[in-house]
Amino acid sequence: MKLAGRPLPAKFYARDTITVARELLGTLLIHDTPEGRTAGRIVETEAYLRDDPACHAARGMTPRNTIMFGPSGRAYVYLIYGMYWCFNVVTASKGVGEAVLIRALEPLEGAELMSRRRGRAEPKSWCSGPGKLALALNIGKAQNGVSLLRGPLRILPGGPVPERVHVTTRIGIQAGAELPLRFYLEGSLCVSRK
DNA sequence: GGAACGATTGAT
DNA sequence: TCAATCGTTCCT
Repeated sequence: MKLAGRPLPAKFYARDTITVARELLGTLLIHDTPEGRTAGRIVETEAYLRDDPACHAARGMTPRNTIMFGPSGRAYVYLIYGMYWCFNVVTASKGVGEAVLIRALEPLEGAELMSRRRGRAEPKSWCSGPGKLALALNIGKAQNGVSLLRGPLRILPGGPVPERVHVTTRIGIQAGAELPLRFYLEGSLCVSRK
């Protein structure tokens, strides 16, 4: 897998959030840090929409969710349960508070780093959940608001996507639980739940 | 100022 | 099934 080339352009993100969530499947998430490079193929996403009660932005702008209302193509990173970071991609037009949660990756590069950061866990579980992949790629508070169009944290186009896309309800939410807004590559061993 | 809660995870 | 753990949000 070649991890070079141009990141996905701004136009990719400035679209309907459900479309972006689907089309992010198969793309490549890369994080270069002083420790080295870690990268993986996105295999699971969830869409969060402005009129969706589970979306942080559904009840208007707050200090935490301000990034979601800004330009698309940036990272929205927040702390959940006081312990884990969740990495999202901001989508749609400026002023529209929507994003895609990246829920799972298939590890592609940086096995040694991921192994060290994830402790005792098998490779297919390094990035099989939002909190896990944030740990494996060392994504946290410092990445909130950064551009994904250039810089150390970026997303490159993937190859063709042969797998079927599976659509289900989202994981771990109460309100809006019935909405079919979770997408994953059927057959992937690295999704958070099948 | 205080309290309830959460887009999770790993151990029991 | 359950605890860990703390920033955010909302209420007083």
